[in-house]
Amino acid sequence: MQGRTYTIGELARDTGTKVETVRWYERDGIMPAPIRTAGGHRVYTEAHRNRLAFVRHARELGFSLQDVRELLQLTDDPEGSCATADGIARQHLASVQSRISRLQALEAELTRMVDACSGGRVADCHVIEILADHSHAHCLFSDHRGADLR
Amino acid sequence: MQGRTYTIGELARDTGTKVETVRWYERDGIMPAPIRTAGGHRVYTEAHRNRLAFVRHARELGFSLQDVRELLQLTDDPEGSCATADGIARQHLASVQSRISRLQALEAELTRMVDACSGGRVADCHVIEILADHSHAHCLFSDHRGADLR
DNA sequence: CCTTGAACCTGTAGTGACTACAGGTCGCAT
DNA sequence: ATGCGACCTGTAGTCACTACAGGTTCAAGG
Repeated sequence: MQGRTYTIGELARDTGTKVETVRWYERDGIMPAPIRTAGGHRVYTEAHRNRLAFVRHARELGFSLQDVRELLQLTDDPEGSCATADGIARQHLASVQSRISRLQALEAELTRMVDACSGGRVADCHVIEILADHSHAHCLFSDHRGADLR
Repeated sequence: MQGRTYTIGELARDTGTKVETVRWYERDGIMPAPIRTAGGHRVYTEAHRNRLAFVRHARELGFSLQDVRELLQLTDDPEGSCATADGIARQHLASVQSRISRLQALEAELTRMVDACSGGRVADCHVIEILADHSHAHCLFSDHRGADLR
């Protein structure tokens, strides 16, 4: 007995992905090619749906497709040595933690902005001021320079 | 009296930008074209430096160039309403907050994985489940591990 | 069984925001 | 006057999609 199948449109709708993106993931190799109907339409399984959900969620959290490929490799070889896996996991943990702290700094900054700017004129608007203030930027992002934004 | 001037390299170094990016901003139109030396080298002023600092800071905070263009237009019209700037900032705040909380869930899970993983098998790791399940709460232990994907 | 139209197919080109050359020119210290 | 680093233009590449054009398939209604 096989579980339910999905058309590409159903898969896309189910995972909040665009149809084009699903096809792109296949061309990219991060999603395996599904079987086809006689007419050439893609037929997906639960396994595809889960893998795609994984990819999308990881992407939403700011992992690059390369990161995702690494994470997927872990799961594709579940009996494999833990040493590599542990290294990759540790690396991702570090990057997640750094991302969290940078986002928290940004959150504080944005909160300050929207608090300061409540319906006045632009002349009084602190959002603009804060963005123009270079020294402030320096203090916010002094560590881990050149890190990506997301 | 004119303030000091900058070469493109000085400007870039001063604002933490790459030289190519400065030129790209000019081609893009977000930075105005500076005057040139007889030999064609760009000569920037304080005004350029300030504008570039503004752009870079906004970009570091995750604003798109389109956002930046809007914000810059606001500064050119300082008696206008603050609502637009506030709206842009507020929208960003919401998305940043949601990203933080999802990353914190992932952090907990990665920590758990790193702890549990030392000596174990990858098969015991739950990160993948968490990532796959996030937006589809009832997806239990389904197989996304590539066994049956083709 | 036949039609219709939504959903699918392939392939290519465009997007945002850079980044990286290649191949040449300028400018300043020695 | 010469060396060489910083500059110039222009093009192509990157990442992760997104949008279209122009054609084909499938399922549901008649």
